[in-house]
Amino acid sequence: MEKDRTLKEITPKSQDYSQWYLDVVLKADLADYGPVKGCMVIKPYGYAIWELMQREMDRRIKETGHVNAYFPLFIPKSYLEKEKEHVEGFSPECAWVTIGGGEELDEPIAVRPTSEAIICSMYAKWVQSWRDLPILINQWANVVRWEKVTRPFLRTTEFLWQEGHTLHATAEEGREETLKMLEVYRSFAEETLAMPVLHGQKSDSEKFAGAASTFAIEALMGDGKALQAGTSHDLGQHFSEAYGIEFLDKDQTRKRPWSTSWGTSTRMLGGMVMCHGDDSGLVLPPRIAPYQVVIVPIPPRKGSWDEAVLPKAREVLAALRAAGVRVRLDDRDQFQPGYKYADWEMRGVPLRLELGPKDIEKDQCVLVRRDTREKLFTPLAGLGARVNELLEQIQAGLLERARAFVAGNTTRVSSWDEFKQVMATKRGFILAGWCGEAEVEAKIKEETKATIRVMPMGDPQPAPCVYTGKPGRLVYFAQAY
RNA sequence: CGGGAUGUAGCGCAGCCUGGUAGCGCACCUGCUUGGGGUGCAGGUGGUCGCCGGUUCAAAUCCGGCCAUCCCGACCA
Repeated sequence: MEKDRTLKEITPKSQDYSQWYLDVVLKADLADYGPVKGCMVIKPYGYAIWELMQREMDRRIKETGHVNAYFPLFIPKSYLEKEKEHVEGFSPECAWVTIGGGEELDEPIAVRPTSEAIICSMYAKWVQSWRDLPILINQWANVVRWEKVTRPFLRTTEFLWQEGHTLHATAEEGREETLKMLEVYRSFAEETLAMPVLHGQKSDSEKFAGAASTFAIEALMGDGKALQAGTSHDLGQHFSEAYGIEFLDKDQTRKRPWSTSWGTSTRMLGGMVMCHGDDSGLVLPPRIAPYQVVIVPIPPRKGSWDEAVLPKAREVLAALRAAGVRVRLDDRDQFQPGYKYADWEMRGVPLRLELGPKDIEKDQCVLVRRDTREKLFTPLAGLGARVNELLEQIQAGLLERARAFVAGNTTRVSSWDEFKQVMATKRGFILAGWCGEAEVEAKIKEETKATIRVMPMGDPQPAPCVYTGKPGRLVYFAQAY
């Protein structure tokens, strides 16, 4: 539309949601395209956010009794082939290494699309006795999946993630672990990213290749499509059978352990961007904002900016640091204040602190909230405590706002016409009955693009199938990313 | 892989119909200016016009082929 769009202007969110998303990712300095299709460069600002997410997720994973380790990037073809469903699910999207050191390899090596195969093979050597269980290992790694359609963060050829792989003596323990990690993901999404999610079990058609059952958290994006933000799989004994993992139990019989795996990736970062961002760019929840506060000093009309304002700004910087706030002083004198406002808004910094000669006279500063754009004239005395209080309010406010959006875009429908109507207009989550047949699920997808995102936890709520009218249970539908 | 569109400076685009010195905005560089919401002015750097071939005195422009990207399908935990 507009010819003279500058680099920093962002497509309105309501006008073209996917273009808006790409604008934010590229212009807010999160990422750039690499030379290989679908391979993304995560730039320093994006990586700083990822590191904060990582730190918090890692804390939660360790708090639930897990430890970190690292397994190889390369997986021999024969290892991958041991679990039939697993290889069928992943083989088409594997990158294969067939030449090494200039010579054709005897056996192709896959670049890991996920690490069940290599990790279970190692576990087979490590486990002998019930005393070796449980094994509760997590790894932070990169994986490669050769996707046909890619989008920065949401679906990339290579991505960063954590994947947990556990072994347990009993089915109950395995199931308990699966649900425990689902809860870790749910609470991380809501408490750290301020991103509300549905959680529940996947239908068979959406299950992980080789799993007994898959659980997931699903977030709702601004265009009414759902994003799977984390999965936790109860693998049953499928993998311990396939990889020959056995242990001698207390009752002196040989048994197969039960295994689980669970993962979250850089996709969560993309989800967070879509969840909170607005027409000015990113809006970061304070807990994962690399800078929670940016100080923009205002130069005096006449005289030296160094003498009048900067020393005070440095004092404020030190005070906020001492209060545990991640803060940056933007003292670049080649940019004007207005430019800096727009710049940091685009990068989603939760609070901007303006400090000029007028403020210094009154011993105050101006705080501006990124989420509400509210201006707050704040005394410099007790600033650290006030800022921390505001950051918590912003964190809570973002979650509340996002919850209201999900609530307003979740529709309980009882007729097929209504279902189609909702999918044709506002989309979002649809709560409707389903008879449990995969064929019906496929038909619904064919006609509306909606798939079952999750079956809610707890006892199934009976409801007639929205498509066939047969007896069924309530499940959540949505069009997926 | 099927349907549609687009490839011209780092980004966004005009020029093509009607062939004749490759342009504009942003970004970038220099200088001054300005500074509480993207300052203003002046000067400047940067492009084998996606690739290959054809027509022509002459091709960004016309013709043919190829390649790439995007959208809609298909495919995809």
